[in-house]
Amino acid sequence: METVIAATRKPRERIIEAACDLFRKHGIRGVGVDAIAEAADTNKMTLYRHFGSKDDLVVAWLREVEQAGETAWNDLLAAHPNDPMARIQDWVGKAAECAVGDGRGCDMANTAIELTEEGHPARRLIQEFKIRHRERLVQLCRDAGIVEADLLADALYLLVEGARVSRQSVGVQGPCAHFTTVAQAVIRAFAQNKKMGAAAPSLKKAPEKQPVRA
Amino acid sequence: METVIAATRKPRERIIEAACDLFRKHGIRGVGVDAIAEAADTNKMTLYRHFGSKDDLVVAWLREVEQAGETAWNDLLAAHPNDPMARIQDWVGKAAECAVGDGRGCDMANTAIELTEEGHPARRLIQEFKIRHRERLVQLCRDAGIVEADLLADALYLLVEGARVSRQSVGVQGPCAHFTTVAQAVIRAFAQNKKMGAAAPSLKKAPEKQPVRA
DNA sequence: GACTAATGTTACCGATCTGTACCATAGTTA
DNA sequence: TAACTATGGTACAGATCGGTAACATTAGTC
Repeated sequence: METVIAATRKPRERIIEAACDLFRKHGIRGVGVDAIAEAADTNKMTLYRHFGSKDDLVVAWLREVEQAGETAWNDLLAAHPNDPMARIQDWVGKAAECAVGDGRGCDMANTAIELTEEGHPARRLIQEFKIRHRERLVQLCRDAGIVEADLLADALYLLVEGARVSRQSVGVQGPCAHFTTVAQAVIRAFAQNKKMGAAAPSLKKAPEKQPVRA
Repeated sequence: METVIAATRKPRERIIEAACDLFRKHGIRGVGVDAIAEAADTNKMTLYRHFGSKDDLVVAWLREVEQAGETAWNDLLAAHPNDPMARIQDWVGKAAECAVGDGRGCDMANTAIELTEEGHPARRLIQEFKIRHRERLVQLCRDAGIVEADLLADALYLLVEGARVSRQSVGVQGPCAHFTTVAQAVIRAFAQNKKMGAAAPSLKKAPEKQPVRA
């Protein structure tokens, strides 16, 4: 029970790692900087010398999360060169792992929910991250030749976002358990629409009510 | 600026209403009982005489949210007697309003994200509420003759949950803007599967990987 | 060894938080 | 009128929070 985090790394790393752990466990407002410093096997002063404030620490943490997401995306693309459909399938698998895994949901989404302050520096970062995620999903679907790529992308986006939230409130046995099956069914429906034209569940039918759309 | 809430109702009602307003604006941990009492045009003592603790107030608030959800469901059912498909369509519309509306998401889901403590009394209430919601969606789909009713129900559940979360992090122009279109496409795919059998985007194909399922 | 930068330690400030004690007041009922 | 109940008002306890000052200590570098 001596050192919570190996002291081989520099304090800054250890602090962010401890913050990541505690933020996920208790929420941002649920943990104090004292506890973070202690868990990082250091003290509050060095914490404040590296991060000017708790908000700055939150932003630094989310930047790490952001970068982890970037490399995950690049790995996904590199794993299936010239096979966009395999990329989508792989993405579904990875998303399912995220949704069912630890059960503490998406750090970005959770932070956006917890920190409601309009001008909080973390909110801009979160929004840009999520927009980038959405655009990448659209590109994935477009590469796969999906006709309404933006619609399928948003469908998958909403499904995984819902799965990760539902996991936290209902549990693993809840709707998130069907994420993979549902996602594949949706993909199949959209892909079929591509191949078969109007024969498939024509997605553009019934436009009596225009969606809010940008 | 005198009385924030009309003093015609009893203090207990005003307190819950003020708590509802402030919890949605700043989160539960982001607002103190002093602020709630003041917004309710009363004082902290009467607040603590009605609710033994802040946690009790949170639970009482969620109970009101729960009841509002119950009546909304009953209204939905009563609005379309013997027309299950119209009920689903109406549900999509109502869900879209919720998702795009105020933008502060689902009180239950948000609270589950913010209050991570395992044994918190609110968590049980939230879980039961969400499970009931899921079961009602399944019943809705089953009444409509959908073959894989539980799958469509979970699909719709995940979509609306994702839309309400995404609304908070990305904004109205984000993926939640396509919620209605996506939901209707998914419904059509599942309904087609009912009518046409194996001709439609067969949802049961490719069972190489068993879903987590209960 | 000497100098410098990074880190550790302790104590503290002011603000805020949940929750309570105590008493005054108003409304209602017998 | 008398007694009781609900509410308002004030002050406060005890704890925790974010953040800082001042000083001691270590590590690295020339």
